[in-house]
Amino acid sequence: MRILLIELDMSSETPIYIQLRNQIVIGIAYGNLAPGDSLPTVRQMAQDTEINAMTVSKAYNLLKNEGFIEIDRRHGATVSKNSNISEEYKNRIYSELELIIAECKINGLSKNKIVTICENLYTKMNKV
Amino acid sequence: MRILLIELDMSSETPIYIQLRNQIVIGIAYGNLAPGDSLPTVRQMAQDTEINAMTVSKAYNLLKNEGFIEIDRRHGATVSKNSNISEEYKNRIYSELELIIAECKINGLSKNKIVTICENLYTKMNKV
Amino acid sequence: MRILLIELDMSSETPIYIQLRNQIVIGIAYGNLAPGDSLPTVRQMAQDTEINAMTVSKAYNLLKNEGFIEIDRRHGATVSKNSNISEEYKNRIYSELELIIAECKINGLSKNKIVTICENLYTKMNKV
Amino acid sequence: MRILLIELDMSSETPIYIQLRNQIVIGIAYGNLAPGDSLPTVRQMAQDTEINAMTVSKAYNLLKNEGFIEIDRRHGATVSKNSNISEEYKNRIYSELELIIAECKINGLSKNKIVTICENLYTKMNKV
DNA sequence: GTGGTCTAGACCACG
DNA sequence: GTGGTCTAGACCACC
Repeated sequence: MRILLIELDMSSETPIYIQLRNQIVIGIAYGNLAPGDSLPTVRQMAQDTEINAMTVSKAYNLLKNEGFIEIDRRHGATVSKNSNISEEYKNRIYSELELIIAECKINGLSKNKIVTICENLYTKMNKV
Repeated sequence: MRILLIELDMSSETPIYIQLRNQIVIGIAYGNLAPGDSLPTVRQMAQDTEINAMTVSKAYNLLKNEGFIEIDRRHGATVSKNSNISEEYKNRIYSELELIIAECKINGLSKNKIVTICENLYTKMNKV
Repeated sequence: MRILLIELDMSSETPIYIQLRNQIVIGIAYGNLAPGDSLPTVRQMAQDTEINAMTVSKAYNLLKNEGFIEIDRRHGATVSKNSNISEEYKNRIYSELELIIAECKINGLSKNKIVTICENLYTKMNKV
Repeated sequence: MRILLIELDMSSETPIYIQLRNQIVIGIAYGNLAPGDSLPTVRQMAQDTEINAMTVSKAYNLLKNEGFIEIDRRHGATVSKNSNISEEYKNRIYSELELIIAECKINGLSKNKIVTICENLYTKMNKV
C-alpha cells in the first residue's frame, strides 16, 4: 500500500488549505495517489494533520474545481481518471513557469541546468 | 530605449505588491531592465500604475531583500549587478518547480513538452 | 505571571517599529517572554502602546524575518523555540559590538569595566 | 604614517553621515587617528569618499557634538585629547550594549563567548 | 529631489 | 477571532 505523506508548515505564509492542496497534487504526480484511489475522509484527514475540518474541506473543494479529484456523496473523494485542462488553467501554469524561469535565469542558472532539474523531477514521479 | 511594461490585475487574489514584484522580476529576466538600470522612483511608479506609493515601496523593499535590486538613498532603486542566491531561496524555487511540474504531468503534458516550453521561455529572455 | 513592559519614545529618531522590535528582543532575553509564549495580538499591542496596528505588524514581521518569533495564522505570534543564526546576522552583531567597544575605549572605560558591564547585563537576563 | 580607511556602503540603510561618523570613531579607537591628529578637510574627505561635502560636514559636526573631535576654523578638525562623557551618552551606550547582549544571548552565545569577543576586540585596538 | 515612517480606517482571507 | 492588504495624505530624514 502506498502512503500519502502530508507536510504542513503552520508558520508559513501560504494558507494551510493551499499547502494541503499542493501536497495532494504532488502525491498524485508521484503516484502515491493513483487515479480512482480514495482520499481520506475530510474528518480523517483533519485528524491526521491536526487541522480544522473546514480547512480540509476547502482544499478538497478546490481540488474538485480544478478537476484533480471527484467528490461523490456515497464514496467520498477519489482521484480523477481523466483531466480536462481548461484554457484558463493552462495560462496560469504558463505564467507561473515564466516567473520561476525568470528567477532561475537572473540567479545565473543556465538553460541546461534548468532543463536537467525539470527532467529529474519529472522522472522521479512514477508512471501510473 | 527599453520599455518596462507593468500589468496589474486589481481584482486578482495576488496582492498588488507581489504582482508588481513579479512583473519587475520578469522585466529583469527579459532584459527590459538591465543590471545597473534605474527603476522608476517610488512615486513615479505609483503614478504610472495608479497604485499607492506605500504599495510600491513594499514591492521595492521585497525585491531589495531578495537581492534583485539595490536601493540607494541618493539615486533611488537600481537593478543588482551580482546576485547572491541563498540556500533557502534555492529550496523555495525547487519546491515551486516540483509543484508546477506535478501539475503539468497530471494534466498529461509529456516530459518533452515541458522541456520545450521551458527552453522557449528561457530563449525568449534576451541576453543583455 | 510575567509581564511584558513596552516603552516607546515617540520623539525619538529611532522608528517606532524598531523600538518595539528592540523592546521585544530585550523582553525575550530577560525571560519576560519565554520560547513558545504568545505575544499580544497585533491589535491588542497597538491598543496597549497607543500606536497604529500597521506599525505593530511591521515590527512583528521584522521579528519573524529575523527568526525571533513565528507568526501562525491561527494562534497569532509566538516566541521561536529554535534560533537559526545566519552568517550575515553574526557579522552585523560583530560590527555593532566593535563600534560600541570603540566608543567605550575612547571614553576611557578599561577592558575590565566593559567586561564587568557585559557580565552583569548577561546575568540579569534570567534563564527560563 | 598611519592610514585612515573609510568604507561606506551606499546601499545600506544606515545614513552615510552616520557610517562616516562610525568609521572615524573606530579609526580613533584603533589608533589610526591619535588624539591631536588632524582629520582630512571636509572637501578632501568628500573627494576621497566620493560623497557630498555637506554629508561630511554633518558627520564632523556630529563628532564634535559628541566630543570626539574639535573643530577649529584655523586648523580644521582634530581628534579630541580629553573626552568628557555625558550622562546621557552613557545611558545610550548602556542601552545599546543591553540590546546587543540580549540578541547574543537569545542566539545561544554563552557569557564566556561574549566576554571573549569583547576582550579580543578591545585588545586589537592599540593603546594610544 | 529621493525613500522612509506613521496614521486611521476600511476591507478581505484565513481558520 | 486572527493577521494581511491597501489607501490617502501627512511629515520627516537624507543628500
